[in-house]
Amino acid sequence: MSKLEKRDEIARAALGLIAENGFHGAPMAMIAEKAGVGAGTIYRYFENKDILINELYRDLEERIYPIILCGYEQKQTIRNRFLHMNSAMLRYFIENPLDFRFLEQFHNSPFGVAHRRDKILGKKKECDIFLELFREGIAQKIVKDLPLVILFALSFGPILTVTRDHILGFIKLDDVLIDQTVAACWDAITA
Amino acid sequence: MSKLEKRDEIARAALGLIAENGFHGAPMAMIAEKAGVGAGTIYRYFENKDILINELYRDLEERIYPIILCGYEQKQTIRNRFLHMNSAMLRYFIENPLDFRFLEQFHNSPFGVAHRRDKILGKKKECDIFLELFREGIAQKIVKDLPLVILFALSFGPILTVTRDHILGFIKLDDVLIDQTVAACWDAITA
Amino acid sequence: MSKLEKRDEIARAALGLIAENGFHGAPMAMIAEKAGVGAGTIYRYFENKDILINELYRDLEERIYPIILCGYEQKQTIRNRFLHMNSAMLRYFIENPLDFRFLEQFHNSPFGVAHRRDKILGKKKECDIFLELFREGIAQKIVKDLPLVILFALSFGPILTVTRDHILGFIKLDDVLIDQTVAACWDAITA
Amino acid sequence: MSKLEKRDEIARAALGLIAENGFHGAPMAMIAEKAGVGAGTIYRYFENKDILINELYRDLEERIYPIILCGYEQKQTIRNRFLHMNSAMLRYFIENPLDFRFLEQFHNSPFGVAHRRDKILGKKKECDIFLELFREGIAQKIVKDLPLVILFALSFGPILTVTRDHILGFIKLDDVLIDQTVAACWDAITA
DNA sequence: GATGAATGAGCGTTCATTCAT
DNA sequence: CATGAATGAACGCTCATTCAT
Repeated sequence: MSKLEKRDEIARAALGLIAENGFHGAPMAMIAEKAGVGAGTIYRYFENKDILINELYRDLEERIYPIILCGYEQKQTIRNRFLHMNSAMLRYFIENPLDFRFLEQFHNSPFGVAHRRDKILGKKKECDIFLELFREGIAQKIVKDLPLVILFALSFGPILTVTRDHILGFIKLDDVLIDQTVAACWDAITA
Repeated sequence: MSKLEKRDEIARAALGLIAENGFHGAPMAMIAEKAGVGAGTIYRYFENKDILINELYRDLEERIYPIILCGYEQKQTIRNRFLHMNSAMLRYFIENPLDFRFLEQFHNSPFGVAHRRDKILGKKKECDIFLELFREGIAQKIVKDLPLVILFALSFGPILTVTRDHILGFIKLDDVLIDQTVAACWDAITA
Repeated sequence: MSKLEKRDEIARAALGLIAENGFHGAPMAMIAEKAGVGAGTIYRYFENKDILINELYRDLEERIYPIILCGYEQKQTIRNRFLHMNSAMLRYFIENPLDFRFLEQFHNSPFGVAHRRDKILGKKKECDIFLELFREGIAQKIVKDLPLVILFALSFGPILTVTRDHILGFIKLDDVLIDQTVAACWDAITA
Repeated sequence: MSKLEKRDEIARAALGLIAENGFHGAPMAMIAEKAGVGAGTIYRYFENKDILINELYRDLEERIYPIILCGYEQKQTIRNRFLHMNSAMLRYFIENPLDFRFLEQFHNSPFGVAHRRDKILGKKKECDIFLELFREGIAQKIVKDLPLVILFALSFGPILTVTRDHILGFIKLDDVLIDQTVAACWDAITA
């Protein structure tokens, strides 16, 4: 097993356990066991548990980003671009429930809060496309003139909730429902 | 101090500490100290920490319901009833950030998952009013004909996200923004 | 067993193990076992291992001081006072080898260095009597006019070395030898 | 790099780290890094850490002896020979604080105790010159008729203490102070 | 022979829970 | 009943040592 493969094995084990059991339901020893390595080995790849978690998040962002943007075309209408991105995100979450659950754990923790703060205040690049889309929409009087934070909430809040319900088995989302849900988000931010 | 008062003192202390520091930032000893009781005393009122947390959640639900429904009038239009309830909820969360933070901690934890799993089996009463409202709206072709779970997500998802942003200081919600946000949720489920 | 007795039990166990095996030869679990308490119990009496060690040292100082000063009479000649204190110290060390070995461990560690620095720079009270004695001796031209640090070294250095040799069994110190050794130290600091 | 050079590189790295940080402040991996070799390589030259430390000590003794004896002349008076050796030792320690610090670490540890225990059984040669000097002095009624162990303590105890104070910066030893200190040691063993 | 990734026992410390007072 | 001292399993993490390359 190569160095990179082992790092990934550990990361995968950690993400899975954290997604299923939360941060304190995933002791380092358990992660090690699931990854098939010794407890001390983790520390060759991740300085400590906090750093492991943060790197897990970064990896995840990097994995998700291209997937969501795949097929995104600047020349499309704002509406189509919005629908594309939002449904891509919803689909990704549904297909990768562990990733989704990890993100939820992450956001609901000191890690996530710190990260979010950086994101909003420091305007991290990954939001740019959404921000840009919203701004463009506002300028064209297509999107409601509300603070970006609220437009975000209207767009993603339902996605998160609906994904959670899907994962928990409260509903079975199919292509039609996904499209309808995303379209409803569009209705929320437009008039 | 009566038996009930002491129970409430403990519950209040626990909820506050958990809301602020998370479940593992709230050791039983700390809860006891904040509540002004001995560490062992907690166990006379709550069998163990898990049960304490679950009872905290139940208490909270029971506390919130009447507040949200206060002023709710069946004779109002569906739209007005929706706006009333949804903004009442948003206002409650904003005014009681500890309650909100606790709810988030709870939902994002094995407790929350177990709780939700129970909920799906025996549909709990607390949703009835919302369900009824949605059903009525669908029947009148005012609300989109979508699964109730999705209508829920479109209505509450943004409320949760926006409240978090408000509590974390990313946005300052005033009456106008609250109304606009809730109205946008209405747009999402109607169109 | 009273609270104080238990604290002392732990302190005694810790001092013994540290004296015999050094700081890292005395894990908290071993101290707990020797003291007949649970591992966690130690932390009710001592915030952490560092603090435990520092309190052990303080206790020891407080224990030794009155013993050495017992019978000390200001009206005696400088020589007699010196012989009194120095031989009292030597006798104490010989009779309490664990205390002596602990002190050696302590002084030869970051703890001890920090403590010593405070002592010399901040002129902690416990040295006052020796300092005073030396100053008085210098003023009366009885003691050599050397820096106090060196007078200290000439007085105590041999005591430490000789105690070590005694404890290790290289020599059996009796009253005569003790007196001769201490007298030799006096010769070193006078002419 | 030859086999011997590499061994020395490791030994030098180990001695420096142990002198500065103590035994547990000098992990094998850190020693390896400082020595510019792989962690496993150390074990080709030293069976384990204990043996490494003991060999470090032996090396040091062998290095110090000829230096201290350099310039030692049998035909000199006992006093001059004593002053020569004792001040040579003090000067060596001051000029090689790492060596001194290592020796202190060593003596104050299970290693040192074990080493001393061996020493008592088969009187090691390195003391012979001092022993001889003392015996000669006693025979000539110049040196006090005390056990050799005590004469040792009176001679070296102050040297060790004074060196520690110098290294820690509590005093700045110059040539004059060195001579005075060593002369005071002579006074201690003569009178 | 040299390497350094892997190991896992062992460390200091925390905290839910118990039970003698 | 209420208490809080005592417990010990479990945690995150370190590091001497091994061994496949």
